Formats: sequence, C-alpha cells, structure tokens
Amino acid sequence: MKLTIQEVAEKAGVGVGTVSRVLNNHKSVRPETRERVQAAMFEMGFVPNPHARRVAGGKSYTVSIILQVIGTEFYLRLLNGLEKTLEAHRYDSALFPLIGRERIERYLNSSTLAYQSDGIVMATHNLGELYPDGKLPTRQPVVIVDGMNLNYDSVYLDNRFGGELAARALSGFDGQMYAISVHQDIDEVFAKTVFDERIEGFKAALEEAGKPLLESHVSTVSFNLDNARIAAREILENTTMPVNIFAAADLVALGVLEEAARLNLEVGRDVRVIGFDDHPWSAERGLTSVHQPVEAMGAAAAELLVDRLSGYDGAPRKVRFEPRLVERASTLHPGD
Amino acid sequence: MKLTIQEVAEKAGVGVGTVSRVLNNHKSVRPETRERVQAAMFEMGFVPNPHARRVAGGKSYTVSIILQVIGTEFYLRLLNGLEKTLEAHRYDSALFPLIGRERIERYLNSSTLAYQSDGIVMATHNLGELYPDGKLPTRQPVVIVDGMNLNYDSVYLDNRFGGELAARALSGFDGQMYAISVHQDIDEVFAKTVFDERIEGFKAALEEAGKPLLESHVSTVSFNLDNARIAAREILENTTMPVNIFAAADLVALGVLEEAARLNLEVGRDVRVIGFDDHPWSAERGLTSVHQPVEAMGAAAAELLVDRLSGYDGAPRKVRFEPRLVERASTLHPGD
DNA sequence: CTGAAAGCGCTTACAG
DNA sequence: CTGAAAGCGCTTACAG
Repeated sequence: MKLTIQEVAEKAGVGVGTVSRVLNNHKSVRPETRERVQAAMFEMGFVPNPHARRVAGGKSYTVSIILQVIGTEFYLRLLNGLEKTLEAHRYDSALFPLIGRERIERYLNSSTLAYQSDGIVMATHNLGELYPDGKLPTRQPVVIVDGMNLNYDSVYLDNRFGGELAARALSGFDGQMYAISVHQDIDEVFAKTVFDERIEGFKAALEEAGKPLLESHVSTVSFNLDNARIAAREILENTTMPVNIFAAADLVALGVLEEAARLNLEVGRDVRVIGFDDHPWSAERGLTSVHQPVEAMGAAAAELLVDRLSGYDGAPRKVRFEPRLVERASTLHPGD
Repeated sequence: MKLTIQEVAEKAGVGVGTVSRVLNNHKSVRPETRERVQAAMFEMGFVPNPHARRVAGGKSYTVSIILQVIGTEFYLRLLNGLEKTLEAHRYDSALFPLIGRERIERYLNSSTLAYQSDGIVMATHNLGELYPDGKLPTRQPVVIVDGMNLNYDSVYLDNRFGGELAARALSGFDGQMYAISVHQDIDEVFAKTVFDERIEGFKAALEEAGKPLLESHVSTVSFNLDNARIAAREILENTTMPVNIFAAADLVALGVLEEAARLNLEVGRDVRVIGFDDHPWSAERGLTSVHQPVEAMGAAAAELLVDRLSGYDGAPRKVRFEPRLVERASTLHPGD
C-alpha cells in the first residue's frame, strides 16, 4: 500500500541513498538525477514516512507551538503562517493551547511530548511571570512570536509605533478624540501587553501633536464584538459629532462601525475610526486600520527556529516588524 | 543520553523482546519477569522512543483530536479527559482546532498528518452539514464526542434530559420563569445544538408541569460573561421578585449571580438560578447546576477509539451520559 | 556525485 | 514464557 524510498529508487534507477538526499535537499546530487528522482516521486505519489525519518535521523522533525489563545483571527493567521513555513521545511507541528496554567506544566513534564519535538515556538510576552529567570525549563530551542524575550529569538510587532501611526492620522481631524483598548481575562496564563502598547503609542503621539488624549476618553472592553458595541454606543451617544476613535483591534473597530450604522451616523464624516490588525475583512468594510503582517510574523518565527534546528547557535535574535497604516473610507478626508 | 530498550534488557537480565512485551502489556510474560523489567525501567527512568515504535509496529500510535472551539472550560475539560486516557493507553494526541472551514480541509488533505494518526476523535454534532453523507472522507476510525452521528461511535450527554431536570427543580417555586440560552458565531464550522436541546427539555418539562414557559421569557446571549450579565439585568430589572432562571451554561448563570449581587437581590430567595455544566467553580459559588461528567465523556470517547484501534470492528456504538442535578444555595427551598 | 551498507530503537513471528 | 533474529523505512558516514 504505502510506497517506500526503495520503490522510488528502483523506478528512478538510483540507490536509496540518493533518493534520501533528494528528500533532504542535500547539495551533492546532480541536477538531472535530482529531477529524475523527483519525477518518480511525483508520479508514484510518494510520501515519505516521517516516523522512519525520525528514527534514522535522530531528530523528531516536530515543533511544538504553544499558544495561550486559539479562538481569535490573529492566532489563526499566526498559526497558518507558522505551520505553512514549518511544512515547507518538512517539519511537523504539534499544537498546545495553554488554557489554564496546569497545561504548560503538563506539557513540559510529558516525556512523550518532549520526545516528539525538536523545538518550541511560543506566542507570549512575559515568560518571567511564570518562571523567575524568564526561561522555559527545557533545553529545546525556543522562539518567541508576537512578543519579546531577551533569552530567546523573538519576533514582534512594534505595537507602540502602530498606535503612533493612528494618532498621526487622526490628529489632523476636527472633533473629540477617543480610544478603546482591550483587556483580557485575568486567569489567562500569560498577559498580553500589545493592546496597552498600542494605546500608549497613540497617547504619546497625540500629546506630541498638541492634542493630548483625555483619560476619560479611554475605555477598555473585553475581546468580543458585543462589548465593543456597548463601548462604542457609550461614546457615540454622549458626544457631539464629529468624533475620532482609535480601536486597539479591528474587532473593536467593527463594533464602532456597527453602532454608527445603527445610529445613522456617517462613517468617515461624523465618525472616523481606525482599527488595528487589518484583518482581511477590514478592506471590504472600508475600515482604516494599522496593518500587521501576521502570517509573515509566523513565518519569520518558523524560520528562526528551523535555523536553530539546523545548527545555528548564536545569540538571541530579534526580528522587529513595523506596522503601516492602511487608509480607507472610515477616515475619509473632508472634501474627498 | 537517551536510554534504549537494549540497556533495560541488560539491566533486567532479559532479551529486548521481553522488554518490548512488557512495554506492550503482552500477556505471555511471567509476572516476576514483568516486575523485574518494570523495576529496571523505573530505576533507569526509561522512556521508550515512540518513533521507533511507530516504524517497527506500522502504527503511528497517535490520535487526532479535532475540536471546533478550544477556549472554553468545557473543551478544556474534555481535552483533559481525552488526553489522559489516550496517554494511559500509550497513544499520543495531536490537536486540531477547527477555526474556519479551511482548516478541516487542510487537515484531511495533509498527507503528513494523515501519516501521523491512527484515528480521529471529533467533537461535533452535524458532520452532515459539511459532508452530505455525514461521513468524514477518511478511512481512519472516527469517534464523535459531545455529539451524535449514526455512522460513528458516539459519546453524548442527554442535554434535553438536563433541561428537564432543571424544570422539575424550578417548577415548584413561586415567581416567574425565565430561560437564557446561548448562541454561537455563525461562521463556526459546526453548529452546536446542545444549548437548544437544554432549553427544549426545559420547556417541555415545564409544559408538562402545567407552567408553560412564555416565549418572551427566553433570551439568547453569546457565550461570554458580559453578555450574560446584560441578559440577566434585563430580566432582573423588569420583573417582580421572586424570579426563577434556567441558564443554559454555568457561565451564563454566573452572570445572573453577579447581577443579582449588584442589585442587592438575595439569591435563593428573590432570584433562583440553575446553571448547566457544574464546572468546578460552581460549588464555591453556591450555584445549583446540571452536572455533566465532561472528563468522563472524554475518557469514554478515548476508550472507544482505542478499542477500534485494537481491532474491534462492530457496528457504531452509542454511549449516553445522563446529567444529574446538583442542588446548592441558588435554589434554596423556602424554610431551609 | 552516488551506491552499498550499517544503523536508528523498536516489534513480532519463529523457534524453542 | 522467552531469546535471537529479521525487519520497519529511513539517514548517513564510507568508499569510490
């Protein structure tokens, strides 16, 4: 049923070693030979057995992906970026959602799982909260994504800068200025600071533009559309138009759009709003948003880890991603 | 570094075959021999290499767990039950969160992953929505948990009966009767019908008790505490006490408790409330709740699958779990 | 650049 | 009940 390297070798008229080398992108294979082998594999629909590979190679070719949340669009996109890149390097990925603190302990203590993976990608900010020295008790290479840690390779977005971009775009408009931040459940294992950073950048740049943000104009909602709508309503019903709102996430900005529609307010004139994320649906909603290349961040993290697994052993590296503002109808300029 | 079966064999003074047999709970090993080998393994801290096992045995000893949601307490508990039982049978589990429809296609099409698992546990109700014949396009054994499917072994809770239990408990009390249901995001791949079933059972039993539930007394919230509080407030502020509320989930009932506290209403007298789940924290909150043995359901599903993987090939089996009511302070009887 | 061979750590008939 | 041996499907020095 299942094909083996042996059969591919016969078909291609080479030895199994050569097939293996092709499989592993080994440099010393003549281009023609490589092509012939690849053609054979393709024709036969050959899929190598990863388990055999692991036993023979002494590596597991599996990476653990540890996330504290799974249900949001951001993490879905991040996951896609990670998995796709890992797959391209012929690594498998095993997912560990960190709901509840017990799970991380369990993960780290599970000898079976430890056997399974060669490295870890972790999406989190302050490991120091859980481990005093800020290090995961493991000898596997670790890469942090959507966060920063001095001990490990880290891939992060400059969220503060994103907030500044929003401020610069809104500060030129008339009307009151508002911001809606996001808080998370207290019982989550790792705190997420990205929302705070965005708001801080927003405040700082507004201050600099001579239009400081009133403390009372900052509200905080939990991460769901219904709550966003409530916060938006609060603002829209008690303020004279026009009003400018920076939402720390697209989902929150969506709440503003929906409430504005309900109140028959014109978005772009009466209400200007900027979200954060630039998720795929933002474009069709005409939402101006601070764009973050989520998939690319996942891919970058995967590359860093694969790099380490391939032998790189230098100091921790930092990859900074810079957000950019994508302007759409929700921040129309007067006269446009 | 890593120990092998070979070293265990030497230490125990047996052949590697015997060690392997002990590892696999093979019957034909003398009890004393078995003990000696186990002692050796324990002393050395031996952990078998699962990859070698897979190559040699031709099975992957991995089960895929496909869930549409991960972030809730219910799924966390279910997952724990599944993983623990699978582990006891020396199976690994790989988790696949189904956020977005594309992911299931991707999972099923990934040849690497297909290689990885021997069977699938899936938490979902209507596979028929995605596949006309109600079957997953795979030849792996499939077990459905927290749902029912005629094609596969299924483990489910009688949610309707749970609603009936709540109705029977509340129907004896004075005051108006209310129910709060839960709806889910439309874009979720698989619809969850458990909440509807609970409410239906509640309605039916109330009808039977001669106290039919008014349509206008049923509200529906999305699954988060803030929304539950809003729905609770709506009821509590517009009704004369006492009032009886059945919440389709503990989280929703918690919203009722919190709003009652805010309005200085006495729970158990002014407001009687019954939740559903009986999550661990319900006890300390004094919440009467319909108990479902979530971990046990996970364990049962795991057992069914392991059974199939061990050769069982009979018709699909159904395992029905029956909920029971756990009465606490939130439904105090008058005079207690 | 490539083939033949040894080896990865297990499992499993095959003989006893 | 148990050992010795072959085999699972790969990888990787080792020679050429």
